Amino acid sequence: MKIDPQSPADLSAQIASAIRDAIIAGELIVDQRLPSEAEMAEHFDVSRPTVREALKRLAAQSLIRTQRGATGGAFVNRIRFEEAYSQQITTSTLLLSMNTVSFETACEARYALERACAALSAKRRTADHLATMRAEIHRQSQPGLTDEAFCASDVAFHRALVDGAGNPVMSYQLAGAVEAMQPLMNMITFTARDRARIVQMHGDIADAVERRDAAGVEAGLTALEHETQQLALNAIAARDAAKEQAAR
Amino acid sequence: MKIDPQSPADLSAQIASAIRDAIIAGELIVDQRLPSEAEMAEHFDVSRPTVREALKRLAAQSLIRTQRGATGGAFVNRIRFEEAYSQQITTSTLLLSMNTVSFETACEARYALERACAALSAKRRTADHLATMRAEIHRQSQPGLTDEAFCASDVAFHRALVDGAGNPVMSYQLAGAVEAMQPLMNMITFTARDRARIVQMHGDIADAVERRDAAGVEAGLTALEHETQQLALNAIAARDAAKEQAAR
DNA sequence: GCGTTTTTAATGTCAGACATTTAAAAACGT
DNA sequence: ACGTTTTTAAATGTCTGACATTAAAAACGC
Repeated sequence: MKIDPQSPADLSAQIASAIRDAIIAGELIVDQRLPSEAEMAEHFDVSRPTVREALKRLAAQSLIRTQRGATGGAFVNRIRFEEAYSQQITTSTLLLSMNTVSFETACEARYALERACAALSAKRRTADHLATMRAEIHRQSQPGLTDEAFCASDVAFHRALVDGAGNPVMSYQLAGAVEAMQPLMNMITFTARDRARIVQMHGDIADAVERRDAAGVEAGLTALEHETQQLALNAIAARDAAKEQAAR
Repeated sequence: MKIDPQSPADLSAQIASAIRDAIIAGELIVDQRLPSEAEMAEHFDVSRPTVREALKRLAAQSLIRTQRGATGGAFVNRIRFEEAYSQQITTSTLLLSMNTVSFETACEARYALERACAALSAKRRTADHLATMRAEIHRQSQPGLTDEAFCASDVAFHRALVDGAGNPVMSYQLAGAVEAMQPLMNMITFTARDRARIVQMHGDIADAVERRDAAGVEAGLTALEHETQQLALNAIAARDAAKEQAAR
């Protein structure tokens, strides 16, 4: 592992890259201890703070973990799905909020991917998944629920559907798509009638999942996608109207 | 923004979290300049190196970028899809290689998600996407191609298919699923007959995409999934047989 | 008014020190 | 000899202060 002191790039970034590449290439295996900061500083011919900055970069990506004490140091981290989830959600959320991705595009992607889980979820869902879906539907029909709580329950419902597929890789991929939409969904004001329609659709989907009817789940998701797109259009129209009113 | 000096967590991690939360909450908007390192050090009552470690963590996630010089500093970064791609690929690759996810599970997820793009891609693909797919098919049929090059071309083919859907969010989500599989695919040795079959299937998919036949694309992907699963089973069997041979 | 030079404010890097944590080694008492 | 306590050592975490480098703005000269 070598770095180029003449490169315009930060030394800490170069060191981080070198270590990252070694981990990805499998030269450093899980739970293996990296050399101490002092040793690395000597190896790369930089100071300890520079090495530390590099290590912090890797820690931010959950590639390593550090431990203090006599037998401490930096260790290659076995990245878990849960850690990866939260990173993916952070990134996806920012992508959606910063990149002027239209609600329409995000919504289309979300439901298309979710439909990809439909067949597997219909086949493999356990009683637990179904119970979670029913419980969230029940929560959504409670009056007096805030819009945020309604959206959160919506996310929980969809996660149960996705998890029902019994494929952790799909759950990981979908977590970003579903949860990142939440801030966008929160801009929508749900009337009582909107909620009733959504609860009805969720019920239809749960029914289809219960009788292991893949086509029914897909159809239900498609209907829900149209409903969501329509609500978003109304919300945007209402917002624009309010803006115009304010401009007078 | 406050931190707790008594907390067992690293100060730099706490500071990074505080800034990250502010960015996600929209309190800091894109291209806004953060206070200088010295100012932040004073604000949080820590030293400059500690602040720097926090900033490096955020830089590793592409949440901020730094600029040197008189008008320099740390700025909230508009995260681009390309940066997010590479991060997602890194994370996905490590997840697959470290978490004892079976080839079967990863492959199932990949093709399920890819089928989610089929209908959209059949509808929206441009001549460019189709040309890329044809070009990659042609490359794959060249004799003397290494297995790595064959896999790389395979990835390029599938990316063209996914990009054909014209939905950047889906392209982003799928990049991880497709590219992260490459190291796993590279463990397979493709015989000439295997390659011929795959090229044939790619041709079928491209044909379906050309005539905008969504069901045809889905069927082609399903066939390809079965073929891939079968090849992997053979590869694993061959490996295990070799192991047993060596054990004697 | 334009090109050049100087200033300045910021990040990037270094050196050395001390604080804190943790586990292992050593010392100790029974 | 064994179990407990104390000491020690090695590592990360943090601080201070300094200097190097960069790039834009200000000052200057023509």
